[in-house]
Amino acid sequence: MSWTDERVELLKKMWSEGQSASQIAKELGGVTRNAVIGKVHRLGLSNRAGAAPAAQAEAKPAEPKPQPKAKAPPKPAAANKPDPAPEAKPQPTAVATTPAISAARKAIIPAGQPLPPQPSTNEISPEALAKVSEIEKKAKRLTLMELTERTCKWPVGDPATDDFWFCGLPVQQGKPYCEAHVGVAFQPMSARRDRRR
DNA sequence: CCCTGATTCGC
DNA sequence: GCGAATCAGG
Repeated sequence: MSWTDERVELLKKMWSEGQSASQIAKELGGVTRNAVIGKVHRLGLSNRAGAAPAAQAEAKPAEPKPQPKAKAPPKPAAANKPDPAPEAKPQPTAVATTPAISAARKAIIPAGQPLPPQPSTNEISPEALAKVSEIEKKAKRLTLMELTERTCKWPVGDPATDDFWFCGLPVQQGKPYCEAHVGVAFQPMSARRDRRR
């Protein structure tokens, strides 16, 4: 495969959308993420500017490196380019607090009793609960068959009803759950003890 | 281990 | 120009 105009265009688009190099490579096909990264650099657009970071995009603090070699892209073509936004970081969305808790309880504590060993609500930190209810909106709602080794296996809802699904978000490395669900699934013994009774 | 982008360097 | 290998980091 070679870098046709089309492919380069798609690359540019996806890259500016915050897609990872591997995702782009997958989409393009016939290339590795290395190839994509290499191309990105050759195109001189390693600095992702102009688009809001999407989902799992890496947060690049952008080091203030006083590069002695300033890239002066002679672009006579277009009259003027409204140079990329000076990078305005949107706030990382403050985690909802108390009001979300009741909703969270409903979400993870169904009616039934013989459910998987989900921790009882009163043992989970409010922060973690809020986080869970927060991300469960974005859950991929996978079925049992759709689960893979890299999808969060946190069950939601009552298995006895059709309102049951698995989180399905990307798991935290090593763990069976996504970050938020790891937060309620794995707790330091000390924390449990302190909260107990 | 899974992933991310960055860099190097033979081709 | 290309991209595998490697590096550095999460």
